[in-house]
Amino acid sequence: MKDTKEAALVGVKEIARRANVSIGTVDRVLNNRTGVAEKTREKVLEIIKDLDYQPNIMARRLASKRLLHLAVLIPAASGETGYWNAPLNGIRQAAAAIRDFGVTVEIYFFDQNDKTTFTARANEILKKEYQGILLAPMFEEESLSFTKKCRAKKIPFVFINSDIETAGSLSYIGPDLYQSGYLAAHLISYLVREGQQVLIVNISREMDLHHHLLRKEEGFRAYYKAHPADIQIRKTDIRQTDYKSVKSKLHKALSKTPVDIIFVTNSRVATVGRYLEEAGLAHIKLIGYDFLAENIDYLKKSVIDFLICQKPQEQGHKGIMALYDHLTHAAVIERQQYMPIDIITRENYLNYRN
Amino acid sequence: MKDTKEAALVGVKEIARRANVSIGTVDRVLNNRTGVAEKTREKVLEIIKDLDYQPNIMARRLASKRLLHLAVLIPAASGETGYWNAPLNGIRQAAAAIRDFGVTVEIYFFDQNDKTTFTARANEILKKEYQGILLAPMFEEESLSFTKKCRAKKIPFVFINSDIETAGSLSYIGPDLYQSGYLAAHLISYLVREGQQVLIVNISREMDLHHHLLRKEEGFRAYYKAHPADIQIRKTDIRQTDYKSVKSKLHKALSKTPVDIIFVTNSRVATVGRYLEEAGLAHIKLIGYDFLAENIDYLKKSVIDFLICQKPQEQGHKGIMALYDHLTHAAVIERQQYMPIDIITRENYLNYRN
DNA sequence: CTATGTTTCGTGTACGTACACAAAAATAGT
DNA sequence: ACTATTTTTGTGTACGTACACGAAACATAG
Repeated sequence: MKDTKEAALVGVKEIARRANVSIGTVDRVLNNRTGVAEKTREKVLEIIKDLDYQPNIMARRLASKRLLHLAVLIPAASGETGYWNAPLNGIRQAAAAIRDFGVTVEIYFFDQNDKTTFTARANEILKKEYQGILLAPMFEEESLSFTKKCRAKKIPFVFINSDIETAGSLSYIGPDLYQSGYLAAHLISYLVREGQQVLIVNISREMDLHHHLLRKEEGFRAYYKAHPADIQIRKTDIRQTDYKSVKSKLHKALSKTPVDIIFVTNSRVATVGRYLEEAGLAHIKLIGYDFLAENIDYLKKSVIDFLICQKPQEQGHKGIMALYDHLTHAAVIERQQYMPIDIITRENYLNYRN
Repeated sequence: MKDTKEAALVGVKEIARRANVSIGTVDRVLNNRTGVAEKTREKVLEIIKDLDYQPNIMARRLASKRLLHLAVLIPAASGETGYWNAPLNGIRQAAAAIRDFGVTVEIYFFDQNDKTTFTARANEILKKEYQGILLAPMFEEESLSFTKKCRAKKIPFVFINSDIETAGSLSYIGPDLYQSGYLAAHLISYLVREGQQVLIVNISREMDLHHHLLRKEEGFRAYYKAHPADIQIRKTDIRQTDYKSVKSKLHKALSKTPVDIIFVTNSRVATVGRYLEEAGLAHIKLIGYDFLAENIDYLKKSVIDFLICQKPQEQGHKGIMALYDHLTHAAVIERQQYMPIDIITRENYLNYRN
């Protein structure tokens, strides 16, 4: 019982020989260039099909000096959160993988807290002639303005991390926010006992990022609508991301009524973890987002119970590859590519890969 | 703020020019062939380092007619469980990806329930001249005998799915059994209440596969040794894998004393799920292994609560790639590559990828 | 100093495809 | 029938590397 797959290792030469034409003609047929008699074209095409000919990508790239230039527009990894390092790594990795195929990838960083930098970088990109763009459309209005210009110039673009469905992107690659909130609720349903208190915590400065979090909250609440339970759900919004602000806000929220479980809707969960630890409240169950070093610390210490993570690195990787496949093989790309929703605990984080 | 990485697009020609030698000499240095004066070699090497020269894989493969033949020895996907389809897919995928790089992959299937077929296929492989072998060493004795011959012939081999540490494999790529059992115990600790009953179920026919399951059980018990809890843990071994046998065995086990949670140590969890459903015992929590269609069915129906999965497809993929990287780039391969331990629920299975 | 061997180096061709240019064939115009 | 023009086809060179072969440089012995 063996599984052989003899790939016919023939090239244009063999095709030319069988068709009694020169390789030049075969080449014209293959790349459907003009200047081939209809009869000849048909004969060649038939032989190509007969032989199940697959052009040699190596030789093709070697001989073709056509280059593909891609641009990337993402937030710079800030000191406050290193989240964007992960997608960046994925992007770099993909870029390295297709470098030999004649693809260049240039990365532009904007400041997550400053919309004007987004627009500035976007304009720089438009000035140069890129054939494809990968971007994180954090700011809705600015992103729409930018992508509109891209569409006018017929430059395909791919969204990562967050989506704007109406923008006409080639694809969206990123988390399924609603579903991940739903999952969080399910996990919590296992942690919680009757009559206990759940606190949802949104920590975010920029208003635009906020709807990102709200979407998760929606999913979260939808779960309990579908599975009614005898628990109390409260929530608190924290608009200052520094530790002191978070601390005082949390203190206030927790002193009002006791809380048994906290659900942090983004990667800032470590900040909450720090507070719980310092306040001697580590018995409060904690669940949040993203495989960041600081979060893993608290996971190890059993302050955080679960982390939900959606392969940020792979998002970057897939984003670049989607553009590449589209632009070179004219491949059909799925409009929405949701990443897996990974559950990380202190038992499996060691084996986790972004 | 831009991130440019101008990969010097220079080749041997440029190196030759700068070093005042011919490309032939550069070639000799690059492939450290003999016949180049020490002084010249040093000069060329320095320029190579200076330019951070990266050979063009395309051109290299095109010019080199050297082929790489790999063999794969894995169980055939049986009717009883389609598990091995997943690794097979990964293997095929990897094979397709490196086909253009001059790699052929031939797959040999053996019968999981018949050791002699393993040996027979293994001997076929040894007759041909493969440069690398990927195998699932299901049967310890037979595998050791086979790999000993491989070592004698200096053929590197990689294990997937299960490991034999003493065999001298290039790498092991597969699950961390102990740790996944440990994780299962942790998950169950969230599901269980004080004083409840947990039942461990091992379903397996072949004795050799059994230690596979025992390893998970070890991890499971280790968790409760580290985190003592007021629960009862019992276990039952089922040596007949058909539904009727499982059913009667389970019936007996459950009638003795009530059970609140069942942990099935392999992918046969659907069989248990079917029984629980039919017996009207769906309230019993159920946790088991592997992303198989039949398991997902019961996950959807809330009969199964969690599935643990270790990316079987990726195991196959990485296995082939490990051999490839080792044999072509002389890359250093990690001896043990544990796969992520993924937790699958009805909220995230849709986005899961093996 | 020649003859011979050995080490070191340069040149040419090949891999399979792309593309520019030239050659040939077919068609049109007078 | 003979250009002029267009369509169709063939040939050559290039891409960056591998490798075989032979030339040049150097060393050794007689």
